[in-house]
Amino acid sequence: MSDERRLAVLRAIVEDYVHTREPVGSKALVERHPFGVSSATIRHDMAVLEDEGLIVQPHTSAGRVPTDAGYRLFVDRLAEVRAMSQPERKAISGFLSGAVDLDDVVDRTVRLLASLTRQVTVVQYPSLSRSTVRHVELVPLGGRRVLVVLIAGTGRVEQRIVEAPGEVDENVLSDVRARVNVESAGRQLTEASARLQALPDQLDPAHRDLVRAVVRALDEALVEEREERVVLAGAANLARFGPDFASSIGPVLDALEEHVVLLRLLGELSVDRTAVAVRIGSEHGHEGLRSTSVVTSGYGGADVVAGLGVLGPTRMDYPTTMATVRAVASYVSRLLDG
Amino acid sequence: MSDERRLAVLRAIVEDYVHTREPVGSKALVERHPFGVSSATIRHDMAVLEDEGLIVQPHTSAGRVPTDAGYRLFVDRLAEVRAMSQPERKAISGFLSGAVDLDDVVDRTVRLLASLTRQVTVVQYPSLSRSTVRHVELVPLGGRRVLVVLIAGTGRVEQRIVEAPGEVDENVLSDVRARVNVESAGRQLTEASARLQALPDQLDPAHRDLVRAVVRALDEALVEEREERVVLAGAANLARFGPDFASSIGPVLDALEEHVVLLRLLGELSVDRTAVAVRIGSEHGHEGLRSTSVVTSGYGGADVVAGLGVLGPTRMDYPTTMATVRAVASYVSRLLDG
DNA sequence: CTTGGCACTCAGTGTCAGGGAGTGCCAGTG
DNA sequence: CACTGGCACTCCCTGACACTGAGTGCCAAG
Repeated sequence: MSDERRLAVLRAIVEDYVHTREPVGSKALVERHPFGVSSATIRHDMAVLEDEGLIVQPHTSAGRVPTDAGYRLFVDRLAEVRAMSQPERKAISGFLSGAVDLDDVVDRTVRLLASLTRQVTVVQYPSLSRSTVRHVELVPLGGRRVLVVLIAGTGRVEQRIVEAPGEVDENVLSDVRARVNVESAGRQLTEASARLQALPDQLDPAHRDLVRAVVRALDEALVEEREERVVLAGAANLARFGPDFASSIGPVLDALEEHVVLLRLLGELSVDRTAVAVRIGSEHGHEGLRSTSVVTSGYGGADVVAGLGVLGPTRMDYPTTMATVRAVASYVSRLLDG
Repeated sequence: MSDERRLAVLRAIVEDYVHTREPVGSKALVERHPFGVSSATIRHDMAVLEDEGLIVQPHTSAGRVPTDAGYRLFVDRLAEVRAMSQPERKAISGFLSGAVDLDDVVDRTVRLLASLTRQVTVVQYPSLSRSTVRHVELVPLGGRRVLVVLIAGTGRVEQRIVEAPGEVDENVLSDVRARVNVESAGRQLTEASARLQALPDQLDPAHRDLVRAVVRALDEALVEEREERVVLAGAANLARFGPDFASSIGPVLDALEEHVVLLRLLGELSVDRTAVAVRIGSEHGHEGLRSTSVVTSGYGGADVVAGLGVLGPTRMDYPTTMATVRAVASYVSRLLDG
C-alpha cells in the first residue's frame, strides 16, 4: 500500500482543484504531476481516497473534488506553510504603521487582509478585559439625561446614556465625576468595577440614585464587554468567488450581517491563541456557511485581546491564506504592543 | 392626444413591472387595469412612450420596461405618496427609542430601515459641524505619544494620536489639557478651532512644540471633519433582488465598500435637506451603480447634520421606499432632538 | 381616435445525436 | 503484488432543429 503516493495524489487534487476550480480527473492529474505511474493506477488510488471520504465525484464520469475531510487532512498534514517574501512583509508593516489611532489600525488591518487575500475579512475590536480605565467623563445632555464616556487604556472609548431619577445638577455631576475617576482611573477594568460597586454608599444619600445609575452603566460597559464590535471588508470579493459559489452568496451575506456569528467564529480560537486556526465547511456548524472556510488568528500583544480572520470558499488556497493571516496578525500585535 | 391616458399607461407599466419583475406587454396590461380601451390602443400609446424615451423593450417581441427617465417621471409626477399606517409608525418609534447611546441609535436606524425596505441601507454618523466641544482629554501613551480625545456635544468622539517632539511630562500635559479645555469647551467647533490657533503663543515657549502638535491634531479633527463614518445593513438583500440583478451584484458590493461614494450620495441632498431625494440609475453617475436607485434624506434635529438612505434596484417600489425613508428620518431626528 | 385582424419576430423550451472526459473493471506483465 | 493498457460504459455538454407563445407594428375599417 503506497500510502505515501495516495497522499501525494490528494495533495495534487486539492492544489489543482483550487487552481482550476474544476473537478480533476486521473488523466489530467498524471499530465500535470510527475507521479511516474499511469492514469489507471491513479484511478485506483482515487477510488481508495473516495472510500476514505476524502474526495467525491459530483456525478458519475466527472473528476474528483475534495471533501471537507479532504481539505482538513490537507491542511493538517500536507500543506507546506508558505513564507512571506521580504517585499510582502515590508508592504504589510508599512501600510499598518501609517495608522493614526485605534480605529485606523483596525480599519487598515481589515482592508489590508482583504486586498492581500482577495477574500472576505473580519477584524474584531480589541477587547477591554485586560485593559485599564484611563478616564471617565460625564456629560449632561439636558433634562435628566447624562452621557457617560469611558476612555480605556488602549484608547478604546465606550459610551452610554443614563436616565437620572431627577433633574441633573451640574455641581453634583462634577462631584460624582471626580469620585468616579478617583476610584477607577488607572486601574484594571475588573478592579475598577469592584471599587465602583461600593461607591454609592459613600455619598450624600440625596444623590445616591444618580450615582447608582451612573455606576450601573459604567459597570455594564466594563463587565459585560457588550458591543464586541467587528469590522468587515472585502464582501465584494464574494462575487469573484465564481459562478459555482453564486448560489451560496445570499446565505453568506446573511451570516456576515450577524456579527454574533462572526464573533463566535473569531472567539473559538485554537489552544495556542496566537496560532492560526482553520475551520472548514461544515466544521463550524453554521448552516449558511456550509461551503465556506474560515481562517482565524488571535492578535494583540502580550495578552491576546481579539481575533481576526478570513472567510472564503472551502476551495481556497490554504497555505497562502494561512501565511497571510499569520503575518498580519503578528504585525498588528507588534504595532499595538509598541 | 390623450396625454392623460398615456401617463396612466406609464404608471401601470412601472407598477406592474416592479411587481412582476417581467417586461409588461399590452395585452397583460389591459387585463390587469381598467383602461376601457383595447390592447391595440395601448400598443399605440406604448409606441409613443417609447419614442419619448420613457420605456424600452429589451428585445423585439418582448414587453416594455421603464427607462431611468420613465422612473424619474413616475417619481416626480405619478407616485402617490403612501402614508405610513399607525402600527408602522408605532413600530418605528418603539424600536428606535430603545437605543442607549449614539452608536446604538445609528445601528438601530440602519437595521430598521433594512428590515422595513428589504434593501441595502446606509446611515451616516451625525456630522460635527454644527456641534460644540464638550471636553478634550489628553492621554499619555508612554514615550512621546499622546492620545487626543475630543468629545463633542452630540456625544460623538474623535480620537487621534500625536507624536510630541520630546518625552511627554504628565504635569505639562495637565496644564495643556486645562488650557485647551478653557479655550474650547462649550464652544462651537469652528469657534473653538479659531481660538486654539492662538493658544501656542500664550504658553511657556519650552512646551510650545508639544502644544502646537496637540492643537494641530485637534484642529484637523475639527475642521477637516475627516472620517465621516457610515454604517451599512441589508447587504444580504442584494441576493434577493433576483437573478436579473445577479450580474450587477459584484460592482454594487464594490461601491458599498467605497464609503466615499456612499458619503457623496448622502451628501448630495435636495434643496430642502430634510426632504426625500431620489436618484435613479445612471443619474448619480457612478458606473457600478448603474442599475440601482438611491433614496436618501437628511436627518438630525434643527440643524440637519447627516443623511441616511436606501439603495436598491431601479426597479423598486418607490412610493413605499420613499415613505419609509421619510418616516424613519423624521423619527431619528425627533429622537436626537429630544 | 379606436378597433380587430394579420403577419412577423424572437426568447424560451424540449428533443435528439455526437463528442468528450472520466470511470471501473479485467486480464496481462515485470 | 503493484502496475499497466484496453475496453465498455456513464453522463455532461453542446449544437441543431422545430415548435410555442407572447408581443409587436401596421393597416383598413368603424
